[in-house]
Amino acid sequence: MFGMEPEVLERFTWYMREHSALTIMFHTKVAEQMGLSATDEKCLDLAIRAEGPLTAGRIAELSGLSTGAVTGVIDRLERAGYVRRVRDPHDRRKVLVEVTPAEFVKFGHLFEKAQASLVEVLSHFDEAELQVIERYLQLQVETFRKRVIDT
Amino acid sequence: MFGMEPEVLERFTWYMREHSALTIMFHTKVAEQMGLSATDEKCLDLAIRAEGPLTAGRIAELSGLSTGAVTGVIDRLERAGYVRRVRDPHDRRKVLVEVTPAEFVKFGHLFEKAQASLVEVLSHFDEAELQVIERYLQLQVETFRKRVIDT
DNA sequence: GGAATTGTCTTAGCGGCTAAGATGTTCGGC
DNA sequence: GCCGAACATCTTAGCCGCTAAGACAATTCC
Repeated sequence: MFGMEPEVLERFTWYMREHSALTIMFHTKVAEQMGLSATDEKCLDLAIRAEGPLTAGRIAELSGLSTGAVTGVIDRLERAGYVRRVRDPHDRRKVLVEVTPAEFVKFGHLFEKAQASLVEVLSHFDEAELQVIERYLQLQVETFRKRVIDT
Repeated sequence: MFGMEPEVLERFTWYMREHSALTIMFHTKVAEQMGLSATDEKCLDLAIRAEGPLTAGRIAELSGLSTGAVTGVIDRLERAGYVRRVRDPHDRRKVLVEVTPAEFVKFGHLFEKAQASLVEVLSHFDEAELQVIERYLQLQVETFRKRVIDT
C-alpha cells in the first residue's frame, strides 16, 4: 500500500471491528424484539432479501443449517405469522417459503428508527461527499462478499 | 431530510442491510475456523476489545448471557488456550479473564486477509476522499452505537 | 413401469442456555 | 474482631435447538 500511514489503517480497522460488534448486537436485539431467535431472524432475513420465494432446502444451504433445523425454523416463523409454507405446484416435493409482508407493519418503528439514524448520518455530507461514500460502500460490500465466500 | 432523493436513501439502506448480513456470515465463519461457537467468539471479542481484563460477570452483562453460561464460555475458551482465568488479587471473588495473545498467531492469516481487503478497498481513494470516508465511519459508528443501546 | 434421485420431515442424541441455588469472599454495623 | 447481608462465580436440573441418519413422498431417468 502506497501513501497510507499505518495509523490510518489502524483507525479504519478499528471502525470495522467496532461496526461488526455493533451489527451483531443489533441483530440480536432486533430478533429479540420480534420474538425470534437470532437463527430464525437470520433465515427470515434471507427469505426477505431473496428475489423470489426460497425453498426450505435453499435456506438450509444459505444459512449453513441442516435441513432438519430449517424445518424447525420455518415451523416457528410460520407459527409467528412471518412466513407461509406453499407447496411448489411445479415440483410438489418442494416447499416454498413465502414472506407475509403484512406481519412487518408491527415492527415498522424498528426499521424507521434505523433509517432515521442513517439519514441523520448522511445529512452531514454534501452531494459530492455522498458520492464518495456510496462508491466506498459499493466497493466495500463487493470486496467483503468475496472475502466471506472464501473464508 | 432535505435535498436527498428517495432512491439514494434506498440504495444506502440496501448497502447497510447487505453489509449486516455479510458481517454475520463472516462472524460465523471466523468462529468456525477458530473452533469456537459464535457465542464463544463473541465473548472472546469482547475480552479482546476491552481496555483491561474483564471479569466473568462483566462479560455476562455485556454479552447478555447468564453467569452460568459465561462459566461455560470461559471454560471452553480456556481449554482452547485463548484466555486464562486469574483471580483478582484485590477481590478474590472476582475472576479476571486474561486474553493470551500468543494463541492468535495461528489465525493471523484470517485477520491479514481481512486487512488486505480493507487496504484494497481504500486504495481506490485519494487522501481527501479517505478523509470523507473516515468522517462517515466515525459518525456511523457513533450513531449506530446509540441506536443499538436504545433498541 | 421400476429404480434411483431429490426435497422435506421425523427422530434420537448431544450440547449450550436459563434459572435457581450452592459456595466462597467481602463489606458494614456493632 | 464478629456476624449477617451483599456480592461474584460456579454447579445443577431442565429445556430447547442443532446435527445426523433415516423415513416418506414426489420426480426423473432409463
